[in-house]
Amino acid sequence: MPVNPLDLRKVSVFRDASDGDLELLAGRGIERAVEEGGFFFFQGDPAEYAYVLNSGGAKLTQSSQSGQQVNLRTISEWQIFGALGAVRPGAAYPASAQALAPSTVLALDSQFLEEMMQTRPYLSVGLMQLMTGYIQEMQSRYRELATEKVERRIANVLLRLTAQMGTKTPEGTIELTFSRQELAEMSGTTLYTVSRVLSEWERQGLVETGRERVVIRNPHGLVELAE
Amino acid sequence: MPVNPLDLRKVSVFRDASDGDLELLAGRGIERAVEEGGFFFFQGDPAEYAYVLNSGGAKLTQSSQSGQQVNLRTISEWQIFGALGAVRPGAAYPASAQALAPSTVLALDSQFLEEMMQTRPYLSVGLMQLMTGYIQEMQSRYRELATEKVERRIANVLLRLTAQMGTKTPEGTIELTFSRQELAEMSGTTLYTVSRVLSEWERQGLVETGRERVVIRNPHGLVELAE
DNA sequence: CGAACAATTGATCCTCATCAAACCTTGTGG
DNA sequence: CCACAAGGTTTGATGAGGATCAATTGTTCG
Repeated sequence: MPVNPLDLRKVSVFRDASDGDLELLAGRGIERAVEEGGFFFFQGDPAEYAYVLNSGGAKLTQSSQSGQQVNLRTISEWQIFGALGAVRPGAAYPASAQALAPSTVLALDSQFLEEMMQTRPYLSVGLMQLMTGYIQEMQSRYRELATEKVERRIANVLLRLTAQMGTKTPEGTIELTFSRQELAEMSGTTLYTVSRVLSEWERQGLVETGRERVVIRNPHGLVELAE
Repeated sequence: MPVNPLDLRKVSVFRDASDGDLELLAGRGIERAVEEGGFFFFQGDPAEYAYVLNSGGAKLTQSSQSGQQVNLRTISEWQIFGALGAVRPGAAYPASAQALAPSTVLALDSQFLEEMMQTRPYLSVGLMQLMTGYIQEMQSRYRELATEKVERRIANVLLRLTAQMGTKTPEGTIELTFSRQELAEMSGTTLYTVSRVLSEWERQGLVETGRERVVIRNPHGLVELAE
């Protein structure tokens, strides 16, 4: 099923676009479906497309030669990713993008986006706002990693995820579906440590855990831990 | 002594500016001198100005409530910093900027810059290229911090500094002037560990150390350590 | 020369990574 | 519908890598 052009306005970068521009984008874009665990692109590939996540979920990861990987960002619906190529023509993706669930995306040609930016200030301004947000988030996470202990970092990760994509359950609690391994990659630690910390928190009634699942019972308690 | 407008073209963001634009910027800019150790701005201040470093050196640091601080970026001449405010009006600086040496800067009004961007695509494109660079660097450093051991991180810090600002000595070696404390803040460790590692490297003939000074004797050896 | 500050080095301790084994949960095929 | 396989999770035991603390030494500059 084709993307409704007007839905593209949900993408922050396209908020101020005209209807015509949205149709142009949707028309030039290529729709792609990726199964859970599949990759949109790999670290090092030439950055020929930027992607808009239409449905599903994804994560951006960077890995070292030794194969250790960290999670740089989690992408939810109507977020754009892989857009660096539109700014630096000929560049390579600095990270890999992997589907966390069956997903569909709209792939936008980087070169086309770049051309559009020349004549549409709203586009470059929007992209820049997005980028400053990422810079600030990365700077904070960097400081956090350098100065905070594991427990705090995990608390912060859960809070960030909650803010970004937490789905409220009927009882008003918040449910996240991530494995211990994924949480570890987001906090810069190991799955073992995440497991221990979550178990301890469960004992204290802060969270409720399950297989690939964490329910935040007491968000305020986590906030206190985080600071 | 006033800044020569044409010198502003050394700033990557202004590379494609017209002579007129440069004069406009230089005219609207406010010159400021800051002594060594002084601050251009503090984390949390409203981001009313972007700065161009005219002479001297500076560093951007972020600190946690507990007062621990990390070095986010080292700024050398003709680099721009504190420019986030031009993109997010009304925002606060996410980091503090401190002079590493007696410095002079040109302070550019954020609002004025923002207005210029509306009509000058070269400006937003240039800023975006700068930002993608920062994003990528922060992402790499983040991964490094999460996955690599201290020794490697210190090696990488020295190599980055070398690339950015190493001044070649007559004998072809490269000299950096940073205290152990500063190197620690750049590598996410403590001054004690930096001291130990440098001592060991000195024993191996890789570097030569002194008070607030590191001379790279064997850059290639460091590259090997770093990977 | 002395004060202030930077660096070194040793001793100790603590956090967390690592390894191993057992335990759950979920989905599948007989 | 049960049994089993596969993959996620828990928990314990162990150890390494650095942080921290303390004391000393070196360097710079007024």
